[in-house]
Amino acid sequence: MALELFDSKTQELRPFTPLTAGHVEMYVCGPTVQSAPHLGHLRSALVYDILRRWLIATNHTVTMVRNVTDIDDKVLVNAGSRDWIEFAREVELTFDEAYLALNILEPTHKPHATEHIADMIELTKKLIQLGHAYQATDGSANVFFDTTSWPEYGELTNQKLENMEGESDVTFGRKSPNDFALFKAHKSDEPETAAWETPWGKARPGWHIECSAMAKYFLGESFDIHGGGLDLRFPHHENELAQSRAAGDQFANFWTHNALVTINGNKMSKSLGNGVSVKDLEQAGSWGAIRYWLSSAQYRSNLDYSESSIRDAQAALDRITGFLKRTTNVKVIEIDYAKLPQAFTDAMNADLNVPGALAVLHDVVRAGNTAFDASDTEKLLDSVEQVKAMIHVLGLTFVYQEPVISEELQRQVEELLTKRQEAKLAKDFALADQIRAEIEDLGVTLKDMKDQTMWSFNG
RNA sequence: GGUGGAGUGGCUGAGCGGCCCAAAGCAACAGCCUGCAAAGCUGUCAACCCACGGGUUCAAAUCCCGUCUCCACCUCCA
Repeated sequence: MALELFDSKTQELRPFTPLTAGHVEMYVCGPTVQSAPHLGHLRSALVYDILRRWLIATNHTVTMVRNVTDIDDKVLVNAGSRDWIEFAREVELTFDEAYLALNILEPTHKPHATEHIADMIELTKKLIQLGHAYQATDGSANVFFDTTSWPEYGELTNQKLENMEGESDVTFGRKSPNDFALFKAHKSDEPETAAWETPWGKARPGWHIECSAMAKYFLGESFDIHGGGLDLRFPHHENELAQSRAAGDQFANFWTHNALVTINGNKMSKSLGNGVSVKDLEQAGSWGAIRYWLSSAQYRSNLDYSESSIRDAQAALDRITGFLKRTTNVKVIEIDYAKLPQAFTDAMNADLNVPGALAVLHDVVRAGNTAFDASDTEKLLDSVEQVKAMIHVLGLTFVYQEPVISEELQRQVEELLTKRQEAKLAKDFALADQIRAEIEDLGVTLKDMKDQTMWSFNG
């Protein structure tokens, strides 16, 4: 079975075939850098990271674009009296740090909206020329997309114009309540630096035109997959689609939307102010646990955050980590995706059923532990190879990175272990336990085996 | 008003016509192992048949109809 993806435009599972065999181009809506990331942003980035890794594991090269919206109403507002550009970069950095910590691969391209103003102007000019956009009727530099000129408007979200609520008033020189801004005229209370010279006057781009312009710049008139959070489906993605198609481009072949992170059943969002931030999380568990938890529901299912969620994920992850730690002497020369269990592959191909894939991972870990206890080196090697291939696909690789152990610590622990062994042989268990406590205080976990004691550094 | 989605064990969460007397993880209990632990393994625990009521089918958690509850979106949001 080959990969099937749920296309949210056609609302069905479709076999995924790249437009160019062996190569996949994807565009993912990145954040508006208005405030620090919360779990919802991380989930979105993670979903597409796993999709990308899976495509790579199944012999595709992938070009991935994830934009940064660095000019926007909220960026200007939240910057307050500060330089908004500096503010936006600072927020962007907090996203980058979180992505890095979560082991999310760098996108191929990470364009900023402010770097592509000229492309947006070009696209807007074209839309005006084709009769799908117009300069504001009030003579300002506002430019709007003319939704009434595009009969397919609403095709992505299966809506009809007459059922949409739209702007309650026709304002800023709009012709119709559903028309949306391609460019917004400079406002006197906004910094001069937040406006660019355009054929229509000083203005800054609207949100939707950015993605259309940048997708075209990097991926051309058509590409394979467009991704983003479910809450961006409308209006953002609907508008992107309308702009690009009205300008004559095919645009995305597949539309994917990840479901949201909820808390107590309600959407986690910046506007509701109920976001669980990266800072909150650092207390709750390791980054590995957070990544694991964010992977633990299929991407189209809501994922509800609770107090115990990260703790449970940590425990589940520790099983995998524990297996890899106790088998560090089993050398796997290189990751071989051919070793992936069929059940794992099937799960991933079924619209990225990561929870199903994790179930397979745990099955193999158990089999590996059994082989370990039975000293069945052949089966153990199989298991280790499979586990390592799977965690590469899932991006959980950092769980087994060997911590750096200083020679000093090494010597210290071994010395104490010898003493403890002597105490045990002398049946002085009180002393043995005391030494164990001393060793554990060094951040080391002991595992007594049949004829030796293994230890690992927690750091 | 419109458009989508969801309701599965104590918790998280897969399954979406037969392999389901429902995966996996967490939590809980017991056994093995251990000087005792930890880790690991094994078993148990578990879903009054998968919100409720009808129906289709040889066969339904899975399809259809109705009801209830919840969530998201309808121009700020990943």
